[in-house]
Amino acid sequence: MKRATIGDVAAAAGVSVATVSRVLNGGAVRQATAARVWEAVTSLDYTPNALTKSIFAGRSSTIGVVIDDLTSPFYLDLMRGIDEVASANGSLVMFANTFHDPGREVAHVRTMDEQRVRGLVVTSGASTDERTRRMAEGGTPCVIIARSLPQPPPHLHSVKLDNRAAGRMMAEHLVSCGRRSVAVISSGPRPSHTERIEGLRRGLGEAGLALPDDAIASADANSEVDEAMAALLVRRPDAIVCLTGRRTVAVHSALAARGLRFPDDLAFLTMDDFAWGPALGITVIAQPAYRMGQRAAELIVENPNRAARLTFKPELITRTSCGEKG
Amino acid sequence: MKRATIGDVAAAAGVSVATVSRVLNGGAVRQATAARVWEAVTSLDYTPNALTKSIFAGRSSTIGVVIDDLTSPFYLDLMRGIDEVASANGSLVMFANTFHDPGREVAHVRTMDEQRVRGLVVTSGASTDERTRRMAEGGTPCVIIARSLPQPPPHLHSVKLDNRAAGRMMAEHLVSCGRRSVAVISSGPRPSHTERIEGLRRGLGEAGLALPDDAIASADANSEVDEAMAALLVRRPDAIVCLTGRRTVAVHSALAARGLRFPDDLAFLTMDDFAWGPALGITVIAQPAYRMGQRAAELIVENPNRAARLTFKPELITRTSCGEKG
DNA sequence: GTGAAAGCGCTAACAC
DNA sequence: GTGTTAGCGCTTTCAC
Repeated sequence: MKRATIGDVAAAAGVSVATVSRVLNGGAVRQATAARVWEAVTSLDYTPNALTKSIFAGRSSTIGVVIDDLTSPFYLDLMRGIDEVASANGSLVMFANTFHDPGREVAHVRTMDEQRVRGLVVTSGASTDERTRRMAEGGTPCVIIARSLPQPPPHLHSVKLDNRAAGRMMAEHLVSCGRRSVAVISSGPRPSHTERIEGLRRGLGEAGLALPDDAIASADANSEVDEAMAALLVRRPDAIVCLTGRRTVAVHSALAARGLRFPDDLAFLTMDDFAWGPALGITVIAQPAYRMGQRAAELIVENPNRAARLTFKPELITRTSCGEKG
Repeated sequence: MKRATIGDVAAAAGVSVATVSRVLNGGAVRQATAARVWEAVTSLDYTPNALTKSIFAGRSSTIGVVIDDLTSPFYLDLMRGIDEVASANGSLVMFANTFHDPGREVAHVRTMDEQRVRGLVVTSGASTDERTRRMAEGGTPCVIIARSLPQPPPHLHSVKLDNRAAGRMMAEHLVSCGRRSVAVISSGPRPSHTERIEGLRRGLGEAGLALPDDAIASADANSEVDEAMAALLVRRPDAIVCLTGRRTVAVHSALAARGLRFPDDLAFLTMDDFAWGPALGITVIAQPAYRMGQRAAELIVENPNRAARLTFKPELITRTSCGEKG
């Protein structure tokens, strides 16, 4: 009933634990001896304890991921990218959701540190920066995702979207579709959203269009979207921009509930591509989330000395929701 | 640069390691001593090594999840349910995707075993059963998800949907919507699909309707859906049933590409609810995936002696894609 | 080639 | 209360 240890195997094979360790990890052992050891391994159903192994290495082989919320399409794809690289490197991924709760976030990052993860990917707020920075200095590669740090600490890698470019891209596309009055909905005051708005405003400005502050609403939760939408619609905009894929469904629903149709009543442009995008004809600005996840995991695996600052370009995926011309 | 150990803390505080361990884990220590220890902990930035701790416990506090593919809506919700319970219990979750590759699956389950996970949730094929069974016998609670085992091994918990009920529910709903010729698309020969088909066939049978074998097609990948659909459509069905949420988008697209509209040209009924369901008016048979994930994690946390066999009831979420009346 | 023995960072008796 | 000491399961010198 009890698990066999390396000592049990050694006893069964009539050798020392050192020898067993050698055949398991590829040291120089005579053919015949190795055979006896493998026999014992099999008959005892021995499974090495990775935890104990990690004591010597100083750290585990697991990659830690602390994410806002798996439900968001961006994070989901990011996760898949991380998983792919981890899997190819024999690493497992350990993850935890923060649900935007700073307390949870700090706790999870701490736990990851205690687990001596091989590296850490954090996508959440700024509350973890202190510890993350120390972890990085201590030799655990850490990569910050999707966040713009004013002055990024050395050692901390970062992977992000060029948010200003995304905003500008939105402006240019809407202008090219003949829209002149844009309303924006975001999900709380995140730095990435601020940058997207900056880009949007600049792009609009170049076309002689303004983006006044009251054309921007915010909804921290899906339940707040309807109210925010109502506030925006009194301005009679001809285009709605949703700054995050996390709110696409809710914004779409709020509009649909009012009987508004795309692109006739309103142009609709949102962030992050999603599976139903083509079917619904919704034009999006896509982030290469999967690629970003892969690169993040690669940074952990490769652990370069110099802090990497990776910025990815957004991509416009044109469909029909903005009244695109043929 | 090097990490502080419990010994470093002890030295800095002028106490023994045992005392440090006590203040960290809540033993009886004098107030003043504890204060000195905490001071040392802080100044040395000491973070206990969870790996080493787990050696004593015999296992880690992490819950392992080996899943087919995070992309599927069912598995995603399942995962969120698991995460919720794990998080509430101070556990982290470690996961790996198999992408339906038996080789990957075996390797991942093995790795989880080596990691001495507190418990394991497996959603994949049968290739892991041997090892999983041994793990369970060895005291690691294992729960099999969404799979019907002919004769489930003792010790292995299982959490599944009542697939026959789901099939019957589909039949009854379509019949009540006046449909008489049903075509079915599945994703490969999974036991759960077989059961759903059985239920569907029985339900249809009670209404005097048949479900011949050539009204059932299979698509192992999204890329095969279009061809499978073409084969089904020659029978001129008045209803299409999709047996898995993983194929909903592809099936919907294949139909839409042919200019077929719901519910006028065809009824459309699929498995697993999804965010865009309401917007698209697609009627679904939902699995309580989140709840199932919670229960699976609870089984691991509680680790009951008797193997649990949990079966969940599907739920019909009526919208408009089947031509529902009023 | 192989074994004995010293640790890895920590907990848990057991003394004082 | 606090320290000493013996492990937990494993890797890794260092002899032989």
